[in-house]
Amino acid sequence: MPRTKEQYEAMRIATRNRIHSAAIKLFAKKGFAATSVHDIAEGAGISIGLMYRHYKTKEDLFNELVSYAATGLEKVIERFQSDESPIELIRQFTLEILNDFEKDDAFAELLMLMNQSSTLEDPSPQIQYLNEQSEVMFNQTARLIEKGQNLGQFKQENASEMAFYYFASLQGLAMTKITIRKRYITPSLKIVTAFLIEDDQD
Amino acid sequence: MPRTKEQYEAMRIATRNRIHSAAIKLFAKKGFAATSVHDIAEGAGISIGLMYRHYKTKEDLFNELVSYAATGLEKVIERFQSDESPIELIRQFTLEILNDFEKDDAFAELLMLMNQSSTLEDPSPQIQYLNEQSEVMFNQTARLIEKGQNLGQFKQENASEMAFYYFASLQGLAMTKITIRKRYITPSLKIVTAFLIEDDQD
DNA sequence: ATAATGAATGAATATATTTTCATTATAAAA
DNA sequence: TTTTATAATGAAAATATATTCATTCATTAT
Repeated sequence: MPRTKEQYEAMRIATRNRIHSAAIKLFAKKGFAATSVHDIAEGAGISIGLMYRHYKTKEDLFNELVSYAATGLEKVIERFQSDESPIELIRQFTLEILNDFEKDDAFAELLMLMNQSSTLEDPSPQIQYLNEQSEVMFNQTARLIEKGQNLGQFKQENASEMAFYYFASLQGLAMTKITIRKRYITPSLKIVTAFLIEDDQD
Repeated sequence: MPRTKEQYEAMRIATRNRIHSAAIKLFAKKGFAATSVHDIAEGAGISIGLMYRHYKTKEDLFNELVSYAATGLEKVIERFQSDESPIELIRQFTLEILNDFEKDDAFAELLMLMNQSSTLEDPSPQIQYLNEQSEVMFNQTARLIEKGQNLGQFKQENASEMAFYYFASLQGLAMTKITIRKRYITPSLKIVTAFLIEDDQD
């Protein structure tokens, strides 16, 4: 008898994860077109053939990563629906992102992937879904800001502009982190939320 | 006799400009690898062959655009060396950028090109120069912020963090503008400079 | 040892993209 | 109307990249 089902399953999962990590890193940094399957296989430390045993095409692999990113967005959306204090939600969330940026590239890569997605022509259903979720998250955030404004926690600027600027600036940090790497500096929470929160706010 | 030198020159300049505009738009949006010379020729409304009459390779074309972007950076660096009031320099500059974003895609495309450049392996001399200029501009800006802080115009946070966040957030706005296009919202000057400038500052 | 099972390989093939270049088109002057 | 200089074309050749698949490898139980 050969290996057990579980052993094979574990092997498959292990290589899938290696492909996953290598691919997200490369796609985030270089984009879909500039990343060759050769690069991915090399990054994952496997052969090209094995990659094709796991994913029918390079695009399929990309789409799986997009779905994974969408799951991340769903979590954020859920979080922002909580009844907690808006200012605390935003502070906590922003802090986590800044820490993620400090720690490693994973989260920044995810954000970049989201953008890469928007640039492809005839988007797959996965990409379309991701884009819809981005929209939902944006609206959610604008509403959360309004709620905070009503509680006197946030500045009285246009909530949509603020929500838009919030995500754009985080995207910018992610992009900068991925592209210039070593010269990246994590800005303080205070700087990143200054447009939203008064200086004297506890 | 055929056309005059001047006439031929004008023709060449005209098509060069068409190639230039089409290419910057496509490179900014899709990246170098995802943009085919076919796309560029189509965008410029010319044949592929003609494109190759003007640029030896696709990479040469890209490098020319990079040099063009570097010239833009040089102008900014020069401006930030002025003796004018730091707060006014930053306000004026930021306002211009926000207006550029409103007006058309040209400036956002330039910023995106700068990022695309950082992602290519073995960068051309043009790209290396652009990256050096980015570094110079960043340092310049950090010093300008320090100067403003000494004048009591800016908040007392870490100047490098602020300069870094400033460019990252503008990059983020540019990227968002290019990728999601129609859903783009221009944030107010107040929002974009809130991390830098006290609310009550005249 | 060896048979069985599925992972893993990488050279061969298919496909896409870039680059070349022989040819054609255009406008002005003779 | 013919000549001339150069712009402009696009199909063919060169190159790069994605995908397939016949073959090998590794592990385990008998």
